[in-house]
Amino acid sequence: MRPTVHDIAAAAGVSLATVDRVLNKRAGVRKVTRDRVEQAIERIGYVRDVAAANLAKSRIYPFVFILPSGDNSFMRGLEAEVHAAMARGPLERMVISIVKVPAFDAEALVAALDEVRATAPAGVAVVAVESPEVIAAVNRLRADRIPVVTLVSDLAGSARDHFAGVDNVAAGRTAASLLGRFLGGRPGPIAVLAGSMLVRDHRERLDGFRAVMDEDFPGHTLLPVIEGQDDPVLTEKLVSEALAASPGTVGIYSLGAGNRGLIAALKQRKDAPPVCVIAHELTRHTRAALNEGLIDAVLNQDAGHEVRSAVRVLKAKADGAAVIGAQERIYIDIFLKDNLPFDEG
Amino acid sequence: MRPTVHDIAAAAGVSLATVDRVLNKRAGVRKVTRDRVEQAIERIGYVRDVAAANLAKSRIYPFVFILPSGDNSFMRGLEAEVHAAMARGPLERMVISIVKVPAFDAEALVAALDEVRATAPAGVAVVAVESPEVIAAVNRLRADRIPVVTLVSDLAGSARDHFAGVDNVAAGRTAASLLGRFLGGRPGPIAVLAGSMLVRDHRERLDGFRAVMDEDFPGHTLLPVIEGQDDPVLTEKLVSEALAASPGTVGIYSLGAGNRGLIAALKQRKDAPPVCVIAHELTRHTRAALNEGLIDAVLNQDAGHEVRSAVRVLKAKADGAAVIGAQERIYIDIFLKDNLPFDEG
DNA sequence: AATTTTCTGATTTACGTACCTCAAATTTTC
DNA sequence: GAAAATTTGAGGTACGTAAATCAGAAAATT
Repeated sequence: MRPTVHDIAAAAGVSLATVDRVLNKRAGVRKVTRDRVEQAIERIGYVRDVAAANLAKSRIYPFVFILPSGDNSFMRGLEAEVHAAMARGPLERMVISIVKVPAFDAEALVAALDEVRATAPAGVAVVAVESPEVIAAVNRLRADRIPVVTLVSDLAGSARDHFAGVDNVAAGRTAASLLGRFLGGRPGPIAVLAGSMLVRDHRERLDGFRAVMDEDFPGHTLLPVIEGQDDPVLTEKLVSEALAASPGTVGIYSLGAGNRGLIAALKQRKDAPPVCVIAHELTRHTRAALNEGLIDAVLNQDAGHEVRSAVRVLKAKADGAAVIGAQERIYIDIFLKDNLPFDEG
Repeated sequence: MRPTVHDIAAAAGVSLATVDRVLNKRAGVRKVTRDRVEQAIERIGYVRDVAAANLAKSRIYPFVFILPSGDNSFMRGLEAEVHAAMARGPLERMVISIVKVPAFDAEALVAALDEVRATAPAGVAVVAVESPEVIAAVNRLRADRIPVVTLVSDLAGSARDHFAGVDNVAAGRTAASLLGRFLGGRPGPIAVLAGSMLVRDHRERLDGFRAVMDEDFPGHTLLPVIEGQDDPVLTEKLVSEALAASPGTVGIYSLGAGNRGLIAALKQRKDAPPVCVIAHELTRHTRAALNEGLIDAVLNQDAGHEVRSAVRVLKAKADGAAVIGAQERIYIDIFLKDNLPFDEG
């Protein structure tokens, strides 16, 4: 049988009350006694029964997810995953709530963070927008000992506890590598389509992409980055114009959302010479385009994994427990039409 | 506050004992009363507090992992992950043990399964070898209501509860798609290297690979499959011979283990024309080969994910709880030298 | 040495569920 | 309608930990 607090008391020759004081870092224990108890804990290999502890505390964990609003497919999927986590929450004594803020709006995000802070949650997950004010707001949360996890887009220079998202530089590098090899030496310029350079994930993808293109495939020139603001209509227009302006374009890297616009633009030029396309995020639209051959590969971050990881990490941090590093690393999924997972609605 | 058993009792107008009888499916409750209680449960939205229930039961979960012995890197990594899970086990009242059986040996596996069955564990995870006897042995476990999860290699036709592994047909298809596109029309035969056709995962990968090659890249002929038995020495010899016999070979698909032998063979022919190589399983050796450019892409199944998934599913099945489908789907990771994760020893 | 302060022990209650016993009420059977 | 069988109620103990109280012991201060 696993050792219990009683066993610690017996092993250390102290009372249960003292063990409790040590375990829960309560005051009123001399250093020598505390050491004796800690040695006993070590010696008999005690590990606190978290379930029993939480039961006794009748503790609940209020977690808040701060997500961008807007109608981008990926973010909608992310929100659905948070809702799924909400539904499972009670099983683990967690209560998850969602706060929405306009996309790419640092000021609104800061306001939301401060508002959330006032409710003293057990943890916060946030899709970050990069700005010094946001960093400061996150640091205020941390100063209140509230665990913070950045989700999808990281916040460098902040005191966030963890980033639940993919390595976006690697994603960009991978996109370049795939695109370069799929082109197999066919010369011509390459277009890059982004949402906004205000979010770190997009910038990092571009950096990674540029690095590998320059290094391994110097024959291709990169056209100026198209910023579509993750807006399908704007994107379609800009892409069509760009392709018309550079008719020899052989490849496109779409590193943000707004793929609906890209796909629409591609469909309009059916008879033109083929263009190799690498896009991000597997949605209904990119999946269809992949199957039709309009898109050659999709790099995806699994929103479900990210949300579940964020929840696990928040819980662990709130409990002061350890996180399993390897479990919380989110890999970039590469989908070709040959390894698409079955759709589940 | 969450409703408790007391609330059910009050809502249904029965005693706590009756609620308990209904909840734990004990005999001695009239149908009408049972219905009343179940309706009350539904109405007030009661969910059993699993932590408290397990505490009360002081239940522990003895799980057994049956793994192949031998010195194949992937299986060693898998075993290490099981050990990691063992170490974390006590936190969730799980006791995990490992049973090793010779690789590719159906008879030994059946013996092991029956021996394990005699110990009445709360769940069994097994790397399956396909044979009717193994299926029967697994079904005996299931007949004893012991949850069974197949790990890495599935067992079609058996009553196993779940398969914790990747879609190997998709893996083979993906390999073909990548290889075909990386070759970019360069003609020539393609060699396939397998471990043994006795395990389902290898056969499925080959099937998927063949299908896409035939369909999308009919220009390439497939050389006869080399069966290296996951043995580095044998593999090196066979691969060298095959390459010497077909000097025009442009691609190699290594769908099993034994990559050390393959890499050794590739190194020996440094000056020969380049061969595009797709291999399976990211190990120290394949990682190095990827970085050196000897291998072009590695398809990987994350052993850590598989083990953790198997554990979660076994626990859920033992508890009679639901599993989160999307969480338990194991994706194939595609690694190029550009998206290699940091090594952690 | 007396007093104050700090530390420690003993004991109790609570968390939500499981499981047991025994008696009482109800239903079924003849 | 009585006896038998079944169903229900009431109450308790247990699981391992948290948190509290209060008394007593030890240490520090005067």
